[in-house]
Amino acid sequence: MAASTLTEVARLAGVSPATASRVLNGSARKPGKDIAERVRQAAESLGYIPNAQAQGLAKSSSGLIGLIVHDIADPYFAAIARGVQEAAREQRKMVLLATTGGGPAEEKEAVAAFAARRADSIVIAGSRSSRDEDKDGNSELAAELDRYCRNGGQVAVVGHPVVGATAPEGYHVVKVPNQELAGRLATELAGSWDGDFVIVGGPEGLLTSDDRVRGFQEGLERAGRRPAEVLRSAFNRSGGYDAGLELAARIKAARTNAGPSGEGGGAPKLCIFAVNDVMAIGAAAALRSEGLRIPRDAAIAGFDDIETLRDFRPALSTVRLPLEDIGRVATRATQRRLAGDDGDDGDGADDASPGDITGEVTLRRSTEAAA
Amino acid sequence: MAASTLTEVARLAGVSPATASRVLNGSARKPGKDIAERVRQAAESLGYIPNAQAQGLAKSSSGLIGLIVHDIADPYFAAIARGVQEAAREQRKMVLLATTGGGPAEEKEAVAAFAARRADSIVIAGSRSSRDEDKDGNSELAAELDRYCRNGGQVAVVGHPVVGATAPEGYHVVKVPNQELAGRLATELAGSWDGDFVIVGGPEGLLTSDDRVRGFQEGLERAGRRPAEVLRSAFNRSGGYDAGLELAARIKAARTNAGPSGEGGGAPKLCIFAVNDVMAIGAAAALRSEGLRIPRDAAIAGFDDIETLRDFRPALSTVRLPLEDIGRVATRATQRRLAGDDGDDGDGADDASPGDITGEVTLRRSTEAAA
DNA sequence: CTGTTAGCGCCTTCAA
DNA sequence: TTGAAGGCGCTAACAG
Repeated sequence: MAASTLTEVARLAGVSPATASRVLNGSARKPGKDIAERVRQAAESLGYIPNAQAQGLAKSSSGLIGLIVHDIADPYFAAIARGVQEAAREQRKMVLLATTGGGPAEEKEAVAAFAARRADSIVIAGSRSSRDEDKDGNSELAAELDRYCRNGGQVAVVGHPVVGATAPEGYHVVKVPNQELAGRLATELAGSWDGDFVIVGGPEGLLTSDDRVRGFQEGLERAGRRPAEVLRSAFNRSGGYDAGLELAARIKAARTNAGPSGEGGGAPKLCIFAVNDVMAIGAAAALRSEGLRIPRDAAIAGFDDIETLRDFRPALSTVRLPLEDIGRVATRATQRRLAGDDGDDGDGADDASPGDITGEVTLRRSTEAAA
Repeated sequence: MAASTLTEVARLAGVSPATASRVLNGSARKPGKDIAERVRQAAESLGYIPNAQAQGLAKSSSGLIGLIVHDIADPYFAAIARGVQEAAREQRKMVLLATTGGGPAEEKEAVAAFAARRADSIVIAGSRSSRDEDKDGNSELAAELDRYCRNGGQVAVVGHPVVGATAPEGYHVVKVPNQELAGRLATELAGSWDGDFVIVGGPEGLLTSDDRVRGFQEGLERAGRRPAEVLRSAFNRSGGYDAGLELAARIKAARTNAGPSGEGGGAPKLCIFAVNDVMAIGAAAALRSEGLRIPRDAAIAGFDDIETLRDFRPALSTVRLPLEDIGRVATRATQRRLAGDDGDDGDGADDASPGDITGEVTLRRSTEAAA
């Protein structure tokens, strides 16, 4: 027993399907009051639910927004997803979720699947990669996106444009000032921290990570500090943990060496900048497991200001990113511009309200200099 | 310029649409090798992507799984969502996401929206409520689910059945042994903790919270302890924080009172059981803000074992729930049973592999008795 | 094995 | 304002 159809409703109400359609779904034209009521009653009594697939087929638009993330359980993506979800609700659309683990190949699959479902727009979150091994994946993804846009789809990418994508229209990039913010973080830290800096970064080629590393180095330079050494590991907690172990070993070694010859009580203390909060937490856990304390033995800072991590002690210095807003802005960017918009700079790929996204350096206990 | 259609592909390949369909999409019947290749080439060169809406219309099944959560940014739901996502991928389906904030009215909306999209199945996560104010909402939700199931839909609810739902078929409940596990937690804690217990619960009527409260009390009773007082507040971090402030005040008051008359060094220490991890973290933050330390001044335990919170210090005693599995199991339960299944106990609403979901009491530092 | 013929449920011209 | 007719893109019965 399948769901009842518009035709059945119409028949029960004694009108034509066309009329029933007009009253039940928003049409420009308004049927007579009396007839409208009859139709509504019929629909109600049959428990009629319009078939969105059929509607979509007829109108060739689905009311769907596709969201692509690496991993929905990652709080970073979960926060963005919340923003997307909210914006979707404003637009009275539903969100289709795809998680890809970060590979361009899977992202391409997801885009194709969304295209198949005729999603009105697609939001891609998660760092782009410029690594060699992803080169082919990237260009396939770019091609898929191009096609999708050419067919009228709207795309918003968070962070960086997909490498190689050149869609003429409907392709938006929500820029996140990772580099600038990391720079600010560095200069602020440099103001209160005398020791050396070390950066715990993700794999080289992960654009978000690279931006933050670069920005941090620039900030150090502006502050007249020497560049930080960069340790590379996985872009997640366990990567941070690994790097933390390595650093703990160094710190302990330096301490015992400096003990005898030390000038004033020990080696200069290290300030660790992990390119995201989750890595920072991992690094902190590693230090702790090695008997080191923060900020007594080393300072540590992260990036993102993940909400769930705010109760972590010592409170983590970080850069607050308005993750939810980012999701919202990206989603809104894909809403087709209405007439009268001051446009397009002509060259295609337009930025979504540039300048909208901004962050805030947030210094907390984990980087306090006090011995 | 819309996407190209199967008809166009067929024409380019010089075959009928039916044939093209057979080669491009899995059909039982296999076209000739040569013709198949031609079709594939045509499809490739046109960048053909099948229109899932049209396919769905024709086959009356959409390849969609609807997921309903309170809030996708809540790590509890995010973890479940990951499991759902994985199971969906196994079934080669996509997941449609709806977040409702927990109200039955919005959940009903979501179910209707999923029904409109002809989702093959729906997974509902998030605690059910039996509060009076939700009574109407619950019965409307139940009616909507009933209808959805009668039309052939599959539903899985995590935790408790929707109050009042009586769908004869396709309605599954993934039971989570909250009560039993809370009981085990209580008895284990009672073994190492001499002081009194207090429960920080969610609003009365939230079934998950109620189960955990009840189970914990039973566990205490089994251990020969007197029942714990129950504080009610919001089922989230801020609720935990509020309760924590209240408790901190009491603890401090008791301490100053007991000081003079104390037998052995102070009032008996309190062990706080918050019905979920996020509340526990909130409560811990409140205690800390009042200058109290854990577990020195009070012990605290949570429930869920949220991954992101595992690095919290002192490490939180809790009950590990296999959230991801729960999502997976729920999703799989909605997969229509194939012939030859040992069935149905006849009365309809069947449980999804009962006994599959189990948890594990995990005692950590936050409840260590050592002064 | 292939092509033809009907729909799936709805929306949207067009006439009435 | 209302109804009739055609089509959205695809699949599932048939026929050849």
